[in-house]
Amino acid sequence: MSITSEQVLSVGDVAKRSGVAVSTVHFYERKGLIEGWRTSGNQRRYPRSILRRIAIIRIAQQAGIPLATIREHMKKMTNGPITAAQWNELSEAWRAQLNERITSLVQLRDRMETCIGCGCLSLGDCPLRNPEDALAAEGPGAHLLNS
Amino acid sequence: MSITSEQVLSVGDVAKRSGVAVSTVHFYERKGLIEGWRTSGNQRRYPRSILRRIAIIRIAQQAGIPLATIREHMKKMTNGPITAAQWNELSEAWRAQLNERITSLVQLRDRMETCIGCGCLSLGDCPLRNPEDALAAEGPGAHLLNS
DNA sequence: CCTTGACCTGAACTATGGTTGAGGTTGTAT
DNA sequence: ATACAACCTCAACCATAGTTCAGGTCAAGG
Repeated sequence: MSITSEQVLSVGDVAKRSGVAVSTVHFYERKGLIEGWRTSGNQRRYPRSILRRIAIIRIAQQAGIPLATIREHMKKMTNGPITAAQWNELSEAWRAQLNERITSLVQLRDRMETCIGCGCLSLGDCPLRNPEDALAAEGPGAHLLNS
Repeated sequence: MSITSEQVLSVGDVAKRSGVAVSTVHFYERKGLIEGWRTSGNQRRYPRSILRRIAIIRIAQQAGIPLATIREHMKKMTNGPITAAQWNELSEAWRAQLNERITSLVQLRDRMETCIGCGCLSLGDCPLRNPEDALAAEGPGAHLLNS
C-alpha cells in the first residue's frame, strides 16, 4: 500500500480505485474536470471525494454527455464531497439529455421494425425511406438535412 | 441542373440529394462504404441507388454503428438497388446493437431516477454509487473496471 | 475561344477522448 | 546509500468522422 492515507490519494491510488488509467486522471485534470493539490515534490494528491467525482464523470459519459459539458456542470460544485442537492442538479440536467437520446434511438428502432414488417423499401411510405425521397422530390436545391 | 440524368448522378448531385457534403461522399468512397465509376475525365458517377445506400449509412450511424462495421455489413450487398431481404439482414444486425444501447441507457436513467428519489449519495446502497465503493472495499488490487 | 463552376488529388487540419513514450525526478524500502 | 517503483512534463500518436485548402483539370454556356 502506498503511504497515502485513506483520506489523501496519489494519482496511482485514484487510478486503481476509480478504475481509470493514470493517464486519464492526468487528462481529466488538464481538462479541468478534477482538481487536487501537489506535494512539495510536485506529485498530485487528491481528496477521497475525487472518487465520487470520477464516478460521476463516467456516468455522465455513459449518458452521452461530452467532457466539456460535464466540466461546465461540475464547475458549479464545491471541491469537497458532493451533496445530494448538487447531485440532483447534475442528474436533472443529464437526465433530460439522456431521455432525448433514448427517445430518438427508440424511434429509430420502431421505424426499423415497421420497415421490416412491411417490406416497404419499394413503396413510397416508408418512414425510414422518406427523408431521402423528400429530398429527391424537392429537386436540386440546398437541403440542409445533415442532422 | 447538371447534365447527369435521373439515373446517373455526379458527386454534387449525390451530395444535394442525400444531404451530405461532397467531401463526405469522397470520404465514404475512400472508406469503401460506397462505390461508383469514373467518366473518361475521371469524374465520379453513381447509380441512383447510391442515395438509398447513403440513407442507410446515416440510419446505421444514428443507431451508433461505427462506419467500419457498416462497411463490413454493406460489403455483403450487391451494388444495385437494395432488396427487402438485404435490408432485413442489415437491420436485424443493427437492431440488436441498437437495443443494447437503448437498454443500457434506460438502465442508467432508471438508476439515476432511483438515486434522485432516495437521496442515497450518503448511503451505502446506491446503485450508481456502488461501482466505486466496491473498488474502495477491495483494497488496492487490480480492478479492471474500465467498462 | 474562353470563362466559370464543378470536379480532381493529396495533405493538412478540426474535434473528442484519450494513450504512449522519452527523458528526468521523487519517494520508499532494504 | 542505493535501487526501483511511481511520479513528473511535454510531445507525439491513436481512432473516429469528417472538413478545408492548394494547386490543377474538366465541361458546358455564351
